[in-house]
Amino acid sequence: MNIKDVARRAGLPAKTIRYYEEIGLIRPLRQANGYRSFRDSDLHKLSFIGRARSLGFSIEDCRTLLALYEDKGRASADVKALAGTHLERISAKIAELEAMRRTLSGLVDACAGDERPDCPILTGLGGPGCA
Amino acid sequence: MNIKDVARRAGLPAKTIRYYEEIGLIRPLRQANGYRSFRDSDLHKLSFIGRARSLGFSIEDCRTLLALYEDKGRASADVKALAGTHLERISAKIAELEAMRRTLSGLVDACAGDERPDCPILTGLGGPGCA
DNA sequence: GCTTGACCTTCCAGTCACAGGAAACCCCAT
DNA sequence: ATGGGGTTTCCTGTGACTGGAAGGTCAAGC
Repeated sequence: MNIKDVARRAGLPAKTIRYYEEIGLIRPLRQANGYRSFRDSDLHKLSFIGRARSLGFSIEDCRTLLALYEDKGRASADVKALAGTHLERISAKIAELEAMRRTLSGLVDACAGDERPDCPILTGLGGPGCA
Repeated sequence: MNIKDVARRAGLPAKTIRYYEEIGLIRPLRQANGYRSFRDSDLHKLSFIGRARSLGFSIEDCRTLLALYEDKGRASADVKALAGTHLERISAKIAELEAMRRTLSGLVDACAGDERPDCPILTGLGGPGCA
């Protein structure tokens, strides 16, 4: 399988797959002409990485998850701990964004949005005690 | 005012303030010895930028907001439009993170988290239709 | 056999908003 | 004179790619 095929099947850009090889997440074989040759196992790993990435796991998390995935003697507690930590990061980020949204939403609602210069948004940013 | 003073008062690292000068957000004066000399107006701008950044506005948004802030003939509609667009970006990001959290939370809940290798999290990432 | 076009390769630069650190200069107090 | 803090510039690194240039490879069509 050449890179474009595996890219299509894994749902990842070819550039990204080359990058994943560069950082050692996958190790595809090479054909005589220098082209990368992807096995089913490579495709499988790439799909795994793609799903983990879409859940927001970092590349280093993906590396660990892949290692656990391939370690048949792993303890599910290790996986759960990693995922749990990530879940907390996600929740913290959501809380942060929601705080932003509340503040900003209040400012936007207070702004007339017409041709006049008076603007509570700018006043809020300029004055103290905004965020 | 030297950089450390303005940094403390604006609540920003000195490094960040130098960076803001480098990209042209602020233009502090210089003393004879080459030290930056910050006026009250510089401090004011830096505080403004700090608040805007804490609401998630990009540096380029901040540049635009600063320009609007200083343009006494602005239309508040312009400010509101910019803030509204950003508000939508925030909401979209929150929705994305909440989708992640739902999926991941389901997987984590299904995982026993003991010393055995069976793990729905890895199965979910390995199989299809996860995220 | 030759061209065309789609594929593939490597390498380099850019993204965003800084942070870390090195080397050197400046100023004040002891 | 020395020490310690402040300041300056410059360079590199971050995460996870993305875009593009320059060039090699392959199969089809004429």
